Amino acid sequence: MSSRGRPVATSHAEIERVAFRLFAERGFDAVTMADIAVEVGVGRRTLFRYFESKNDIPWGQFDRTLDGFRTILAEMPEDLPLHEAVHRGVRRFNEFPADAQASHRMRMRLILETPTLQAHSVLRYAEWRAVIEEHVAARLDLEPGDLLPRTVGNVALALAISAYEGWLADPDTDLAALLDEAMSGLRDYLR
Amino acid sequence: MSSRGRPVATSHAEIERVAFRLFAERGFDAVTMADIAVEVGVGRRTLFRYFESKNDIPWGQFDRTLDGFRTILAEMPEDLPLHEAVHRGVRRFNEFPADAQASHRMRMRLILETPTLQAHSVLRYAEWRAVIEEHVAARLDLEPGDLLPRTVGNVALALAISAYEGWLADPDTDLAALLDEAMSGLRDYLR
DNA sequence: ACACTAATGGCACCGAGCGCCAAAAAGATA
DNA sequence: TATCTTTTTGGCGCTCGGTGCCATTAGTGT
Repeated sequence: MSSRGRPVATSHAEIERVAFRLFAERGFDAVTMADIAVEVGVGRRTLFRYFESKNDIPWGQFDRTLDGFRTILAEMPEDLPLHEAVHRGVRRFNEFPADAQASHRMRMRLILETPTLQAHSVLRYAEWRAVIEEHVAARLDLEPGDLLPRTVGNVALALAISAYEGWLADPDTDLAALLDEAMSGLRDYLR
Repeated sequence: MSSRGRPVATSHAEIERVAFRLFAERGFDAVTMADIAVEVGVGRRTLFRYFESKNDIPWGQFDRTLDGFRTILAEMPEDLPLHEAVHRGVRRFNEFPADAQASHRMRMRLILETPTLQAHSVLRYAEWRAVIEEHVAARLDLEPGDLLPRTVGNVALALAISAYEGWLADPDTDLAALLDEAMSGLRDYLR
């Protein structure tokens, strides 16, 4: 019932592993899809069936984590102030088990420090922001397209990126602490 | 002294005009650089000497406006609270004479609603954010790379984009008013 | 007329990405 | 065992953005 037809030749995970290795060795821009294909042992054409674009490889299965984010926000206590709920949600979303830290740092370094990827990532961020917008809109009885939900989504992303940049700059810092610091810095600044 | 050698065949302004017309007619992605070259009456190769990339055409001479932005911020009264100075600076930077509104709206619509350009624009935004970061760092006696200046830069951009999106959605609104509204919305939200 | 200079634009090339389609490799069926 | 069905693979050829190279062009200055 399940597996008919020709078996798959590779997997998202394998491609990701190989690609990350090559990116680390030569830099993102110097690695071609053909290079990756050879190294994986698969046709170039096939790579494009696993990842829409070369830029999407570093993002992996990001879209599937967004459902988790939605759940996190939905389960926040109702009596929490909205900004606190969103902030804690963002913090939770960016928690990773200790053994995943190293690879997560590598992935984020690639995404945040490669200009090509910085640009492409906006499209991914948009989906993440939409999750926040929808949550804020629902709690305030507004539409997701309204100014305030939009603003909150954009600002939440601004804080997250600021924290991530700090985290990448100094390996000894804690991402959650930086998120808190960015938030409290902003509040003081606006006072 | 001044003009030796073969005279130029076109100008940034002319290319921009032609390109915008074609973008409006067929959509950004459906217009190739070859199309623009033909319409301008110039070689394709020459286009790339005037604009680094197709994505840069809608941004025009943006980098040259950044000096103006720097000046605007530098000339803000010292006794103004920093967040107020930055906010007013952003508002001033986005003031356009009445007769330029229509074309500015068109440009921003292109930039903010075309996915390809949304992505590319991050790189332009980075230069804009850097102006704010430097100003904030200078006033607070910090480094531009420090968390707070970074955060302020990112948040200022977040507010500006939110306002622009609202402005594009409703042609009757005033951009300056939307910037104010986004800012006050954020302050209330964080309270 | 001749040298000099700077922009032009043609050519060939690379890499991402896509449509198309024949071939491969399995399970199902007889 | 042989054939049918299903699904993935991967090769081919194309478009388009972008770049390096270089001869050509169209001016200015002497």
